[in-house]
Amino acid sequence: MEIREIHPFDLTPNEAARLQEELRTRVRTSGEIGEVSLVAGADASYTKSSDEIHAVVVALRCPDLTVVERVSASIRTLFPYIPGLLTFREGPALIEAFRRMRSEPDVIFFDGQGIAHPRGLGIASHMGVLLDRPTIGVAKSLLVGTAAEPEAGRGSTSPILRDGETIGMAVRTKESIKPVYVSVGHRVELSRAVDLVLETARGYRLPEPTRQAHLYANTVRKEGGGVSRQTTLSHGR
DNA sequence: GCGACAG
DNA sequence: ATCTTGTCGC
Repeated sequence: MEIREIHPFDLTPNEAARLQEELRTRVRTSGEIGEVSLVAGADASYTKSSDEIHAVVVALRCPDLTVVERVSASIRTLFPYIPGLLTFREGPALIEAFRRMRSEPDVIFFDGQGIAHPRGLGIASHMGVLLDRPTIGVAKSLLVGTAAEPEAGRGSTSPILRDGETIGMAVRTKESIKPVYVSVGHRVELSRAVDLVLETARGYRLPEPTRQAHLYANTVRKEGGGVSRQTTLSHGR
């Protein structure tokens, strides 16, 4: 994918937070995405004993969700994990992975928050602005806001509230299993984001784009970051 | 000042 | 995120 825009990532935590305040004004929480024929999931994996981050992006065809492309990038990162500044740790590696991907997904799922973030710019929103693509944040826990427990059935939802505002939705993707927290990343509306998450969650708590990215990121890490690209046209292995 | 805190 | 074996529940 062509990266429409880039900015320095070697910033201090204070500078990073300032940049987020600046970029947040460019996030679009309404969408124009029509039919989705290609989705992608992005994630990163790393160990605490190394400063190497292995980022991956997996593209899946819709509606069958067959994996059609996998790319990875392993990069050294010194920025530590700081709640609210995740993008400054995983962003550089993710951007390189996207640069290596030939597919042009209609929407990209990220492991983390979209606008449900202290400064309204979680990793899904931040990357969405840089890539100028529709993105969705699918987090396994909340960073800000609160949400009532959704009903036990699959498909049940409950709004994530913050100061009376709905900033996302807790979504039960699997019966009686802890919900995932969905928030708009960029160029998509919340209702559509929730629909897409439910449409791509098949039998597991995490939707396939995110789940496949998780699996591949772990594979790349365990293999030391050797493979950089892998394209499969009709199989998903 | 204290506790919370995506991955 | 990662470190880790078995184990309780659908």
